[in-house]
Amino acid sequence: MIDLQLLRQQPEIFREALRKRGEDIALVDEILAADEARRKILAELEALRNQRNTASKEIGKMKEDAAREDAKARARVVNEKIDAREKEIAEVEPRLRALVAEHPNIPAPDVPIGKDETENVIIKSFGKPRDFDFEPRAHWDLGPALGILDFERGIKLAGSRFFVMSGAGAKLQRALLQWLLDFHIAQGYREFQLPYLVKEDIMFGAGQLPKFRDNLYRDYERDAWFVPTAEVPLTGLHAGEILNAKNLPLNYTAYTPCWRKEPMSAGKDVRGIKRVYQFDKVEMYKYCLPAESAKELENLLNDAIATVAALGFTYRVKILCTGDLGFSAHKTYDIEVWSPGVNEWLEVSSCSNVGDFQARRSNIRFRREAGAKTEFVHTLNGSGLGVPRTMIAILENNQQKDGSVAVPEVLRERAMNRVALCLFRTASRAKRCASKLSRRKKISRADEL
RNA sequence: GGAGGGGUCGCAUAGCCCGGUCUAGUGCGCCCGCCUGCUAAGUGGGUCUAGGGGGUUAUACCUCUAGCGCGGGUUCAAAUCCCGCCCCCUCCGCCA
Repeated sequence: MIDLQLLRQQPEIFREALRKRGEDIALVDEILAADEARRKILAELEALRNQRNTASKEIGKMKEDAAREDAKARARVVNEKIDAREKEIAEVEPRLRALVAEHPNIPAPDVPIGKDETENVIIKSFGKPRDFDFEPRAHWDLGPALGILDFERGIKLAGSRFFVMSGAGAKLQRALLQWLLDFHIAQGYREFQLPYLVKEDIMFGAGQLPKFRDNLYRDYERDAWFVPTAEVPLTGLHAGEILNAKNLPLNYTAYTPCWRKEPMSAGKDVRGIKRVYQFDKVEMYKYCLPAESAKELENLLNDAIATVAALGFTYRVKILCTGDLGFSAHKTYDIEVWSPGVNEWLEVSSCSNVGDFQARRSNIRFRREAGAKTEFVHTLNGSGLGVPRTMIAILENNQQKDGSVAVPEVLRERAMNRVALCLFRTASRAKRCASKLSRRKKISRADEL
């Protein structure tokens, strides 16, 4: 949520923000008009209420019945005026609130201007795509061949864009999740286990509602929404609270499943597990002092980069331009890893400084010292990492000529088991195992444990 | 799901039966000061949030409005009366 008082004083800041994002600046004037209307009515309403309160007190002291009845009659007339004003404000106020809630965050000054994702700027890249002496296969071929990925049954169970993982694949994914969490804990984040459903106001507070209503799964019987990312409950965690400045920054991490309807990408990325309706993700989250958020974004980004580096990926980092910047974001970096099967850069992490945008919506504040005025904290969020896309990159980058996949070094200890070891280990080991397996004609069904 | 109890300004509580004297009292904590030669006691004051208006370079400050779990209703007037809902506690029932 933007600062309405700031908009009132300096509307040009907000027109500039909308212009940079390629959105209609008319929103600013609509807000100003609604705000002015509200304040005008409010002033009249409050004057009338004051009049009534004063009259009521006098009535309370009156002894004489006739005078009392007369005063009551007069008060009733005032009440009629109050009712009329209340009706007016009941119309204007929600409209103003809705308009303000629609306004996106202001991009940071150093966010490059651009119209869409084609104008994002690569600021860093690391590694070179691996050379293959064979044609690398896509995960939608590799996975089923290894017997660890099952699209048909995912569709049978839940429809398109759902999938099933099993055996060594399931175990590898579990190893990945655990490793990511432990990695972030070692980086100084506190792990949380959170509800995967949240109330509507929590969704609003994180900036998901009302704008992304169509993206969200919902329990209509209860006021409950399925989280599209752990960022939502991690924001809601301190909603309405006043934090102690001494405890900032708070560094949190959490695994949650994420549910997204993806109506905007119908027909896009339909194959494989790049874009699915339910996926797993480990998220990092920070609450910090306003002056620290720019620095903390760099810390967050580095913490996320450390994960892709440890997994041995070829990656690059982009800063999103104003046209591609998310609704709630002040500044965002995306981390993309190269994956040779799908032959593209996969966005596995998005790290954003949200500034006070979510803190305002969720009413999360802090005091610099006892008795000081409350101020809004800044919040940041970053994936570390999105699991299906990381799995794609692991499978496709570590594939061997024989169809086996080497498990990344950092996951080996956790992912080890007897059969999976044959499929997922070092190249030489995989080769030996693979030949053994092919003799047993089990290469396509090596998922038993 | 059933029965009962509860939700009040950081914490603990009073106020509710019987509407106005509630500008929500008191204790603790916290802040500022005084006193006492020393982390104790005493003593005076302050101490919620949001919004509007005034005021200021900016604070401070002044003033009004709203808020006693949430939402409605009755009334000139609601913490107080009525209705609906939510949450917590105790007990019972049912079920992983």
